[in-house]
Amino acid sequence: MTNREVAQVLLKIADLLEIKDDNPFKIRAYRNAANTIFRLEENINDLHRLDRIGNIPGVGKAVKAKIEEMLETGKCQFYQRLLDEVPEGVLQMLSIPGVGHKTVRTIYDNLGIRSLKELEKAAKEHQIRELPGLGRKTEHNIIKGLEMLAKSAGKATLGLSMPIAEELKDYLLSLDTVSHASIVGSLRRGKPLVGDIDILVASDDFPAVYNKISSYPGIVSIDRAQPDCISGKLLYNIDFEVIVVGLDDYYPYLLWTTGSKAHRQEIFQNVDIKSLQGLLSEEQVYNQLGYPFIPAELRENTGEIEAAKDDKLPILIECQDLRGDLHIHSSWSDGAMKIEELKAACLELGYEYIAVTDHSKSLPISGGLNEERLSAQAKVVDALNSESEEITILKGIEADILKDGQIDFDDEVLNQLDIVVASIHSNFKLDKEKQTERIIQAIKEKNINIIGHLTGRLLNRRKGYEIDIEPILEAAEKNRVALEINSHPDRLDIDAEIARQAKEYGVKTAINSDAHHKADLHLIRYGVTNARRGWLEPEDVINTWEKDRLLDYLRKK
DNA sequence: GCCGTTTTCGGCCCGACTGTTTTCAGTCG
Repeated sequence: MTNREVAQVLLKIADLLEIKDDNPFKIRAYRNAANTIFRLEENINDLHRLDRIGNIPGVGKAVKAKIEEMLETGKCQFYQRLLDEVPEGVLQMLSIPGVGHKTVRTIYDNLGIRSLKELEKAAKEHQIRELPGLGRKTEHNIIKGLEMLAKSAGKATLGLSMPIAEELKDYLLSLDTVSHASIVGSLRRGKPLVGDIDILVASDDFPAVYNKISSYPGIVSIDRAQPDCISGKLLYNIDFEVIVVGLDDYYPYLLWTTGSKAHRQEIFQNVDIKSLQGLLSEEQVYNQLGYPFIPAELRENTGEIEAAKDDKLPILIECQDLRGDLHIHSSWSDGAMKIEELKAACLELGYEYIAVTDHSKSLPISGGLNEERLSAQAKVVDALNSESEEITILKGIEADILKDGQIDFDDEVLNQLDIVVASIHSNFKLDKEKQTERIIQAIKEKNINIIGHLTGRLLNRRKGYEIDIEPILEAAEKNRVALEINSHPDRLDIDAEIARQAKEYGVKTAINSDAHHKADLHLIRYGVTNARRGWLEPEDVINTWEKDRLLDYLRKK
């Protein structure tokens, strides 16, 4: 089992214990262990071989025994026993927004419902509103939540599917008879949610490719095998398709399979793909078709073909353009690492500056900073900055935007900081007008530099709050406030569409990791992908700028 | 269930909002 799989089982154990109303601290212990393992740099199987599972922070005797059992047998009896008591379908009910373990318990105990399908039926038959403590609103909320889940059913985030796809691609490339391999489809275009993993390989030896895939440890099943295509399921129930072509066909098919369908139809109009055989790069294929190379992230037929014809394609931002990360949490709030550890990790990434932006006092659960702790933290940052000049740590905060658009710190406090990210963490359900007004109010605040995760969406879990984007962009432009592209794969907020709109309005963006652990810093690659899908160039993104220019921008108002 | 110790038990992340109630339980960040 992989680190991720072990972590997943521990998380499910925590959920099951919660539904059983077990000791909350025990539940948290399982979640803590899961999070640590999820972010572990070492392979957990290697640790097991060295008998070092017990050294993992948060893993004591009980969890250690369960992990070892999983690694040795692939199973966990404790988990299986819990599943006998609370079926998987009941566990899935927890993913409905607003439905927690108590509600799940009430539904399961009173109606004996064991699956989402049965739940939908019961809700539509108005059985939910009759249950103790539940009512019409909860019933409505369940129906809406189930609709949302159905929509994203079977779709995996970029952050989950990309590493799995990269591993499979590299595995295939290790075969002598495979000369080229590439991730294709919506994953290569960088869509935040993908239905499957598609990989194109060049090989004349289909049986060898088939054998190689069937012995891949990450394969759950192979459902179909034709002379040019093998498909089935990978870990986490993700569908995969490996498309096999001869070397001569590789580059035309790279274009064809990367899509999107609309882009492909436009590009390949009246062209027989066989006439493109033998070309040696994707660029050559595009050129042959009369276009310059079009980056994969743009291939959605949303203007890129016209832009290509007019030679007006953007020079898209790349990871190496980033000079820093402007939204990072440390152990001063809910981050896992000390500022000096984060500094060291960011130095390794080659950053010139970073901003420590811990939560503020309105978020007490995260250990949010009050005025005193903020000023104590500033002293620590000053000391670290005076130690070396290789990297500059900016003093910042992720302040809360209160219900009325006010910020939860006074101007004199915010004035002391180099950078202020302002985010919403409460009152998600304000109506569109009030929510929009609230954000605009925050944008107008003197010391605000960046609005964090503007829409609050959580992919596969929660829609963003209701906002009217145009007046927000107008206000941001007028007040020199940047919008964050939050790189966490569950967020990717703002999305590519808004990013592109922001650019049209002259609004700058900041691509941030929102890291809570040094292992999260690399998630910024997904933010860059998202920015590329939004047609952004380095100039549009303030953390590609040189330090002095950035500081000047942040000082402003 | 984990951790740490003035070592084997006591502490561990809290407060606001929502929907159900009619004073509070449940959910969320």
